[in-house]
Amino acid sequence: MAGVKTTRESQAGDGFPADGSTRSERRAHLVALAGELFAQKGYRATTVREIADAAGILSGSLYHHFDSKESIGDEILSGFINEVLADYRGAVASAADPRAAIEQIVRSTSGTLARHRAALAMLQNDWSYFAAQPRFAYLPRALREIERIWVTQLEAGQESGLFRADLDSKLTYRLLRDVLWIPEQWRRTRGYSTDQVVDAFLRILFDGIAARA
Amino acid sequence: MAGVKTTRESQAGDGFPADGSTRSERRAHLVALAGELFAQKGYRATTVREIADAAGILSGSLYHHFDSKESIGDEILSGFINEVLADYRGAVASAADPRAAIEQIVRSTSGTLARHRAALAMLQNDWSYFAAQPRFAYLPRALREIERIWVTQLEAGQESGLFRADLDSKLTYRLLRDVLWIPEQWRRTRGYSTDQVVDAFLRILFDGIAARA
Amino acid sequence: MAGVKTTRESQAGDGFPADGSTRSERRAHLVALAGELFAQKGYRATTVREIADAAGILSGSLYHHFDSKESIGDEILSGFINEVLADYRGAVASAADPRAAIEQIVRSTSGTLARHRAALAMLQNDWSYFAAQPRFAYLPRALREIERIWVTQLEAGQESGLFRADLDSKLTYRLLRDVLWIPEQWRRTRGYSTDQVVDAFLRILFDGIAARA
Amino acid sequence: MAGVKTTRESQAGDGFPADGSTRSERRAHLVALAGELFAQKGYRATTVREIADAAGILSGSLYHHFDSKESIGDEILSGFINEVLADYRGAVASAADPRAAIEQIVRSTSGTLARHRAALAMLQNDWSYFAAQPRFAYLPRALREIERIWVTQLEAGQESGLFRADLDSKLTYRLLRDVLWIPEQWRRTRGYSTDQVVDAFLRILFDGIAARA
DNA sequence: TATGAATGAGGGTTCATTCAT
DNA sequence: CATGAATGAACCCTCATTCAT
Repeated sequence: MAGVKTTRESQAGDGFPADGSTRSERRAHLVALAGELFAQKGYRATTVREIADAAGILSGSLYHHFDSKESIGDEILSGFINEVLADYRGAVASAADPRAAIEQIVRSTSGTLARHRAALAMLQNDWSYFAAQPRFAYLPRALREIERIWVTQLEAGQESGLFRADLDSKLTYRLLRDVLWIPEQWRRTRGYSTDQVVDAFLRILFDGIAARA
Repeated sequence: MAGVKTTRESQAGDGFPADGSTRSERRAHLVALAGELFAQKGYRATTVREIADAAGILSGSLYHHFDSKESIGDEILSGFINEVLADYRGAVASAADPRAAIEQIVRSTSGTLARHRAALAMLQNDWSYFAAQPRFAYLPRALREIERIWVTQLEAGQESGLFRADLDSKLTYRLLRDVLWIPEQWRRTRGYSTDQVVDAFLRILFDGIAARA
Repeated sequence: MAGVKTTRESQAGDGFPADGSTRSERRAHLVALAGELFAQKGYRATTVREIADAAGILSGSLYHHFDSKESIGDEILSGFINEVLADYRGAVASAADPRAAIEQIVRSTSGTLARHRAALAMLQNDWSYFAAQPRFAYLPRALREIERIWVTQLEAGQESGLFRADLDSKLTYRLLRDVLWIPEQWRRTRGYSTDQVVDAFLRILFDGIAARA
Repeated sequence: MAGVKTTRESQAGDGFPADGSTRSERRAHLVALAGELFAQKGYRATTVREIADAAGILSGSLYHHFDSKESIGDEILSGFINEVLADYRGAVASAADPRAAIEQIVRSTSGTLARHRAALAMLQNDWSYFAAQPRFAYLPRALREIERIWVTQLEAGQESGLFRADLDSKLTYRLLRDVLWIPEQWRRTRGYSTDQVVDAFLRILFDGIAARA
């Protein structure tokens, strides 16, 4: 998916020591640098020159590592999306009931989100761009699957009496997903641990902010 | 704030009927067109040539109406922000208690948001750009005021026993504002009236999604 | 020469009162305004919009008075050049000897220059532009005549023993003409009357700055 | 001063022979080309495309070497101005008396002027532009220093009896500087050696054109 | 691997000019 | 006469990308 430039790494019998380091380490470093910049300034607003500057090389030299700027974006985004989908599928597969599934989704996703801040920021800042690009067609697809999972769980929870029946499941999903994905909070909310944030979110989600009568 | 090109419209005693039509109507039309494009593709990704094309004129002709692309953006954004701030201040001034204030904020804001979909989308898509631009320094300022209002209301509500005391006000605010501002839902959520959406949101906000014991 | 827009002024029997005022006065006013701006910022650097602004009308309205920006420039420049040529020819025709001719040239030219500051500044600031433009081909031509007159007078003065014989006439001319035409001095030299400036120049010219042995 | 693009040329220990060639030679070549065009057509009237065309590259490629058109202008102008100021200061420092100082200024400046024809032409053609631009604020400053030096020397010469006491020093300066700086003569005066021109100028300057009684 | 020069398409903007009203 | 909307060509500059060295 990520359009990596032909990496001969650990190809059998090619005479290279499969130390698995230099080449891919350098790559990973560059991707991380790029991701940081993408997150800060947006994918489109970040120039390859800026990425190269951050790496201490010239912009042309980046093309020894990547086909294109798109490739770097793809690498960051597809890695993230795959992990999120795995989270969701895993949560649904292992949870005892819809409430447990949702709680598990939120908890596991929160960690994934934290590990992929850059991807999240990129999606938020430049979604319209990625959504229109053929190469990133997997993004809207993934989002549709995520919606399907949420709605399924919400409706199952309503049927089994776990959730209030007066909530529209699609509407509820939209609200929840959006909240969950807002990247700013996961970064800027200094002074709060991830667990604190997740707990706060779950409390509001399940119980609302109103004091009980 | 919006850097409008000096329009002598309805200058006293100039012999023109102040029918307030042609000139400002054309302007408004162009702003609306631009806003639509900005919302769809992002502010940065939209070229002035695209705006001009949509209006059926040449790109240079836009500069008869506006100083710059930035001016168009400013016009859209400042109009929105001012209305939102008015909503917030009005809600706080007129509400009987914090819960009423928040409900009033959500209800009035929802209409404002719907009327300013473009501005909302722009802020979401290109926040990092606007936030860094001197001309748009009023945006971060406005956001800080909005946060102050939410937090103040939330904490007042907690002290008076209206809201659960175990919620962190800043964290709660971040979650709520982000949900409230997600522009997609206000546009794409076809088949739901604005009131339905607002009600759904308020229900989740105050009561959560869990069924009551 | 000046490419004036068909002015019906005082055309016999056209039914217009030949009051010789409104129309041509307005024109002259506009030309003066434009000249002022041309002198301040250069011909090329001055936009027709700026001229129109100074006149309190819109840029398009200027075209009711002039064919083009070039026409305005032409009007200013040709008026100046014609007067200068007349000065030179008159001085040569009426002077008793070359020294008198040159003194007369300097004295009369100084007044003409003062009255046409704008033209002078335009020539200085944008000579390369005008010189390359077919419409202004009369400018290089005029300059060539001016050089011919100077050189003729200088050489006549040398032959008759009035001027030092060891000076190269062409070289001397170049130096003198350039000094004489520098427009800045005629404007910025506050605190000095025109006569003072002219006298100072003539003294240096004829006697140099060295004290006599 | 010249806003050169960061060149790592001859960085210690980078393994490159500091032959100081390719990179800076290309730059210098481009600057020279641009200067030639600026001198011929004026700075403003010269487009970056024309410069690029003259260099046989595309306009965008110029930006590999320079930040902006302004940077090229700055490089040409500041190099010139610095050399001129050095000339003036050196002449004053080393000369025995004011007459020697002025002679030395004229002689050394003439060479500098010849080497910087482009800069001189630019200043003449587009002074009003440069003078108004913040980046070129050093130009008016330099001119003020030059005036100060001239006036100081002229007045000192008058007090010591070397120069005629009846000349106004400021007025004399204006005349002299302008003559000295007229670029046309240094270029168009074919058939004369620089020394010839300088000598002619000094002779007129010190002794005038009138034959001695 | 990296450099550095160059490409080429496109970006926002300016401005003299035209013309229906 | 003046307006004001529009033209169209040109301007300076940006940036992802290529490629010989």
